[in-house]
Amino acid sequence: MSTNDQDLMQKIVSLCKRRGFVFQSSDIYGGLRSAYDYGPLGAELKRNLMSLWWRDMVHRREDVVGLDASIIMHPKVWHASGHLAGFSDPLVDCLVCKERFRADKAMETHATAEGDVLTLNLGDKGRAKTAEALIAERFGVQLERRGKDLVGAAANDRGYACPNCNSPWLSEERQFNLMFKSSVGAVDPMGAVAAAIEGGELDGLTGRDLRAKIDALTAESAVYLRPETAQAMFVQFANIQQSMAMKVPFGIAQMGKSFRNEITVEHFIFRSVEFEQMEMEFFCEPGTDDEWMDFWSNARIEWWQRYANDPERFRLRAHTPDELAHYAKGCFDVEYLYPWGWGELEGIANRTDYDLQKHAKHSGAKLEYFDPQQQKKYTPYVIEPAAGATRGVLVYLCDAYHEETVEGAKGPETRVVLKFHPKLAPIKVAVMPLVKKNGMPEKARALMERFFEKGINAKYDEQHAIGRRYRRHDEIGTPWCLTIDGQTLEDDTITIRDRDTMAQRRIGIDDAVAEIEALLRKD
RNA sequence: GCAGGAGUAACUCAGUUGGUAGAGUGUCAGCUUCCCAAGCUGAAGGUCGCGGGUUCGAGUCCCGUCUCCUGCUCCA
Repeated sequence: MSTNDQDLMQKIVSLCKRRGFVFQSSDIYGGLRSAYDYGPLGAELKRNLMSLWWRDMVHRREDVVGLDASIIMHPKVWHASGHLAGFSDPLVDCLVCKERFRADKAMETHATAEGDVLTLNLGDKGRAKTAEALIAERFGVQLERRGKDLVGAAANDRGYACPNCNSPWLSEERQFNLMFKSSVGAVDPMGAVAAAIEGGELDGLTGRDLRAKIDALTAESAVYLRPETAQAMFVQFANIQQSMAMKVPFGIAQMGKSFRNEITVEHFIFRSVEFEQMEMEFFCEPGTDDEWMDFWSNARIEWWQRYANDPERFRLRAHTPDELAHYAKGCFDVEYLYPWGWGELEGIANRTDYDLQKHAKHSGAKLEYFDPQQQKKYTPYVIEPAAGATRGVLVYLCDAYHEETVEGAKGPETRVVLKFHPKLAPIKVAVMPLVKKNGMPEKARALMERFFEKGINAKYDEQHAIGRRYRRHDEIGTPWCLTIDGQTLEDDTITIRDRDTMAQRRIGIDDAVAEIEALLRKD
């Protein structure tokens, strides 16, 4: 990331806090890793974004219906979907270079047989020297140092060495379950574990056997927070198809929180353990899936671009075969050029009939569709556009942030403007008296009432000089400012100021609400 | 998880060899002000990330820890 881009990101983070968009979770307690709170303006922005998605994906389409499913689902759902297996790969730490890696992958790339003579490579001489001392002290083995290599280590019976430095000194394999595990019921399952320990049931058990025994003790109450919203749409496929008499092709859409214990988090709200998704599962006849994949890929990138200032910063990228998830036939990412580079915003995946088949098999339910016209029965294929709502917030913050040099009272100065699309803007219009006297505040408050009646998020503002108020609203992205001035008292006209051009024109005070409504209607 | 950097007021940052915690911006109140961060007066606001230690005395030195940033690694 260049210095400028790093600056940009810092400015956005700083503005988010200063103006009430995004705060660090539990800030006064020192913050909680990777958790963020959306402040008054951030909450509006996120809601606006998600409402737009719902309007365009559900309300404006005959063939898509909505769902709002429980975050906690039956554990069998996650066994069937493969998440419980896939989310818990055994990981190993190298005790020499501290690298953490997947045991099964190391088995493929750095397989060893017991007694093999290994050469460790630490990358540079200094590290080799440190490692030599560490190995001698901690493991009692003196290796021969040749430059950055250490020669003479013996492979153990583990079957693999560290993929980074080739060391055989490794931690035990540990499960890092990426699903958030919890338990239902008021009785803490740890009680059963404690009782088993006291009763000697765990005596003599180690490693995997011990884990399996503890899992069995807690299994009855174990539940998981969903790592994606998708599974509920598959599980409720038959209920929704029948209750709504949907004909394939059709889609089920859902927005909501998901949780993943990712190993690392990065880039502000870009990747966090708790995040919000906007997902749609589109069920279609096998054989038509490629067409629908094309359709949705294009529809989705166009949707993101429609509300952006700079459509050039969005692109569609096809996954290479080695990137594809095990269930997917194909996948396109809608990517955005974030300040740190291109990154994912939404993935459009062809999940085939993988999920419906899996759930049919595990549950015994029939998850098929009978096409009355063709008189044939089949398991639909699924095209899934899955977007990150919280990522969308970040994308539009980055897209909206502009700095301009304008002529101020004290010479050239920087104007910070968030150029949000009016539909996304947290506050739609500011209503302000030019000065706090001569009945102007009363006129302004009367106008505010009319916006309240229409449900348009308007804000009354009389603090400080008028120029400062305009700048403050520029900085939070308010598209229009309405100002009551001396002339208003004479002829009932007010000025409307445009955020982006700073241009003003006069309109009748009685036309103000209709004017703003008309401006907001535009896509 | 690894490596490096950082944490002092709401924000951006000063703070000397260890000796009473500072500025600018912002916020609030009042005055002034008829259009783009104007001016004047006054005020509030700080567990110096947190916890230990050394010291007569720690924002400053030492140890631990948390959080953020950057690069790797990871991301069924």
